[in-house]
Amino acid sequence: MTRRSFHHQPEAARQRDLVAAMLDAIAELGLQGATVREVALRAAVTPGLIRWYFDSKENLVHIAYRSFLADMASASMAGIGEGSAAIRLARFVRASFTAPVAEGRTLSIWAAFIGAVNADPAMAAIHREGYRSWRDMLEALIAELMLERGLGPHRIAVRRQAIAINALVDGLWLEISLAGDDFADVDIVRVALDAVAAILGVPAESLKAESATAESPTA
Amino acid sequence: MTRRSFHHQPEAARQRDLVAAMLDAIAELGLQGATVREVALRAAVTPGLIRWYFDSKENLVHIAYRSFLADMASASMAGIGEGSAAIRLARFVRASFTAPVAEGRTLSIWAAFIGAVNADPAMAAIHREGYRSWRDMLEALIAELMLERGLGPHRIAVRRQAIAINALVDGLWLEISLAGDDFADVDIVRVALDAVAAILGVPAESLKAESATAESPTA
DNA sequence: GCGATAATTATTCAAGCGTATAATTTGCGC
DNA sequence: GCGCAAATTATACGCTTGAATAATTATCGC
Repeated sequence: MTRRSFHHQPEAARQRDLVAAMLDAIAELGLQGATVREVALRAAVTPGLIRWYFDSKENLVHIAYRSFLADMASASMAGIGEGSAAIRLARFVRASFTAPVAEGRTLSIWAAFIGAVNADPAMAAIHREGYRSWRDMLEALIAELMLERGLGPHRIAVRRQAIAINALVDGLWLEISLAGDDFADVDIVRVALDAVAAILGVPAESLKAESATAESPTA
Repeated sequence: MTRRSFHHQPEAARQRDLVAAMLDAIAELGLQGATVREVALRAAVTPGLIRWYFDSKENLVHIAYRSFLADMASASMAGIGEGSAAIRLARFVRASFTAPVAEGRTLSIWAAFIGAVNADPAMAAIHREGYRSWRDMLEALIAELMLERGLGPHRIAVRRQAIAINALVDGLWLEISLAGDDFADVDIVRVALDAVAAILGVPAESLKAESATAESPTA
């Protein structure tokens, strides 16, 4: 009856590990399969420790969702760099449909959480909070783009366009994530860029030219 | 110890009732809350009966999802009626964002299922099957619209446009369903119609004019 | 109306879940 | 090095779940 040997970890690192293990479990097994025991197994830790750091499983799920949305947002905005609003918008759209954002694991987690938001008010609050930063940035970018092109940015119109583009991105994520190989032969980045340009009423070329990811200044 | 009284039901009716009870439970409690006992309670029936009609809970969930997607598709297409492709497309979009499609209950169920598709291959198959009819109809409508306007319909372009519009609709459903009252002051039908027109490269007016729901020929 | 069969209820089971708590080990201050 | 607090493991509990089975009732052909 010898116990498992272990070593202490700084609080921040352990919490990070447990959140990561939870997200891994969700990616592979869905929310239903992400049990306390499964997460503990993946973190090479005993179930009890999860309740030492997080008071309940529910709490861990909430923290994991907040962390996930923040990571996703920063990944989308990381490579935007400098340049005209058109160029930055194009880079943003492109980043939204290439790794690490638009890859299997990420979208699986995203879709799994989506299904739980409606039934849990706390999740709904986290969701709204996480999406606000996203949409705010989109609105700012659109307004700037309108100014660049000499079109006075009508506030309400900008809001509508941001909503449509936001929806387009979410919907494409859904389709990529759920539709299997149905889109194997489709250039999703192009579909997205064309649709965004159309929604904004600017020529498609203005988003296509030089939309490659900028040198990221962060490590 | 007197037993509950009961009376026999034709197989089809009972199955319909149980599926409806399952969908109700999912709408209010999410997939996690839709237990066999909860569904039985809502159908005013004992849990055992669920396994008499459906071999397992999983099976009932699958059948409920298939039924739900079919209902949603037919509700979207019900009021399309006759007329030019532009008018029918406009009616279709409008129907997608008014009751019974775009109401709380429907979208809650839709979102709950979305979260379960990734973790269950059988659900994924049902999902793809259900979405195919949807996208096929959209592609046909777009192709017809292009002919109407004298633009030779490029097959690949039509496919891309259908994907984008499909994504837009899904994404708007998501936002309506999850974003609470953030869109209370936004005319979603207009956002959708404008974006669809833009994606197709047709004037917004061509979809706006006379897009009211046609007299539905069905009961 | 009677008997057979299908439909329904009642009861039970084993497994897995989140949680609680007690025992033990680690690491740090001194 | 030593003692004490913090971190971690081990064990157990109560509850809920989906499922299985046995008991009972309704219905329909005759």
